[in-house]
Amino acid sequence: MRETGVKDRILETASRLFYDQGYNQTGINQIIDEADIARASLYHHFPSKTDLLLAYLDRTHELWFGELETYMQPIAGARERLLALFDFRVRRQLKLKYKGCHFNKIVAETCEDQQVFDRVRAHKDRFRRYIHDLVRQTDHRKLLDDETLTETLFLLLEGAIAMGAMYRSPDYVEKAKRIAGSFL
Amino acid sequence: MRETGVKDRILETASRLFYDQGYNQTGINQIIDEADIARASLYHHFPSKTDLLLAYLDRTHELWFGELETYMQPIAGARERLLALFDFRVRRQLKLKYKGCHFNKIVAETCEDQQVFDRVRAHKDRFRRYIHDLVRQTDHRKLLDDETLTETLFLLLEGAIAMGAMYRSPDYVEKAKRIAGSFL
DNA sequence: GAGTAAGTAGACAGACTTGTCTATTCGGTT
DNA sequence: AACCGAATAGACAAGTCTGTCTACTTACTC
Repeated sequence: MRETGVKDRILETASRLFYDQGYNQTGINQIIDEADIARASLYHHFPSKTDLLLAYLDRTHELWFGELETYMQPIAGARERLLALFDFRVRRQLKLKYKGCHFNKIVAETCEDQQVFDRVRAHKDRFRRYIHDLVRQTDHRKLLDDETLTETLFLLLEGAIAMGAMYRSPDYVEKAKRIAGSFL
Repeated sequence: MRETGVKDRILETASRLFYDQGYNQTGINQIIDEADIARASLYHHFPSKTDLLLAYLDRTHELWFGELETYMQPIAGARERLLALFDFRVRRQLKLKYKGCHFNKIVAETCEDQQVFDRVRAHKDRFRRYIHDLVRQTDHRKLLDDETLTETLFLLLEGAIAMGAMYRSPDYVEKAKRIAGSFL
C-alpha cells in the first residue's frame, strides 16, 4: 500500500469500505486506520465525509466504464456486445461478492443529497446511452423498437443486479441474459 | 397517535423513520421522541434495534401484500391484473415519495445478516409466485414460456422501481408496463 | 387487597462519531 | 538558507449511539 500516494490510498480505502460495509457504517477513524495515514491528511484532501463520498462516486464511475471498455474491447459485433454486458456484470458480481450496484447502495442510504443524485443519474444515463448505441447498430428481431429494446435491456439488468444482491447469486443476471437473447 | 397501543406506536414510528431516513440514520432516541413513549417501553417490546428491524420487515411484508390484495380485488382478468401490478407500484411510489423498495433499501445498508436475508427473500419469492400464478392463468402471446415471462415481468418491475428511486419519477414503472403489455 | 405486567421519567455507562487544533517533521523549490 | 506544502501524531470538543438501570405509577387480575 505504501507505494501509492496518500490521497489515492485514502480514496481506495474509503471506496472499499463504503461498498463493503456501507457509507454510514464506515467511520472516518476506520478509514484513517486502514489507509494508514494521519487524520489531518484525510481532512487536508477531503474537507468532509461528504466530499469523500462524492469523490468515491466519481472514482467508481470512472473505474466502471474503464473496466467496461477493457472487457468489451475484444468482443466483435453489436449483438455479441449487448450479450457480453450481462457477462461483464456477472464477472463483477463475482469479484464484488454480489453486493449490488455501488450507486444504488448509496442512493438507498443517503437522504436527498442533490450532488449525489446528479452523479448517480449521470452514471445510469451514460450506461443507458451505451446500450442504446449498441442497439442501434444491431439488426435485431424488431419485436420492439430501438428505444423500447434499450429500456428493456437496461431494466432487466438493473433488476437482475438488485436481485443478485438479495440472493447473493448470479442466477438472475444469467436469466436476464437469456431473456435478452430472445429479443435480439 | 395516543389511541393506539404502545408497541404499535413504536413499530409504526420506527417503520416510517427507517424507510424515510434509513435504518442506520435513525437512532433509538428519535424513535422514542417521535413515538412519545418511554425508553424502557421500547426495550421492553424490542430488546435490541435488530429486533425492531426484523419486526419492521415482517410488518412491511404483511402490509405490502395486504394492500396488494385490496388493490387487485376489483380487477378482473389475469392479463389486466398483471398490468395492474405496475399501476399498484406507481401508486405506491407516489405515496412513498419514490424512495424505492423497503427490502432493497435494508439489504443495501445492513451487512450480511441472515435473518434479514431470509425475510427479504421470502418477500421477493412470494411476489414472484404471485406473478407466476397470474401468468399461468393468461393465454399470453407465447413469445416467452410461462417461467420466462414471469421472470421478465419480475425483473422489469424490480429494475423500474430501483430507477424510480434514483430519478424520483414514475416514468420507469410506466415504461416497464408498456413493455410488459407487448408480451401479454 | 396483594400481585403482576406495562407503562413513565430520567440518569448513566461506554463507546463511537465528525471535525478542529497544536506541534512537529520531511522534502522540495526558490 | 528560507520558505512552503504535505505529511505525521495525537489531544480534544461536542455530540450521538445503543443499551442498562433505578425508582415510580397505573391498571388489571386473582
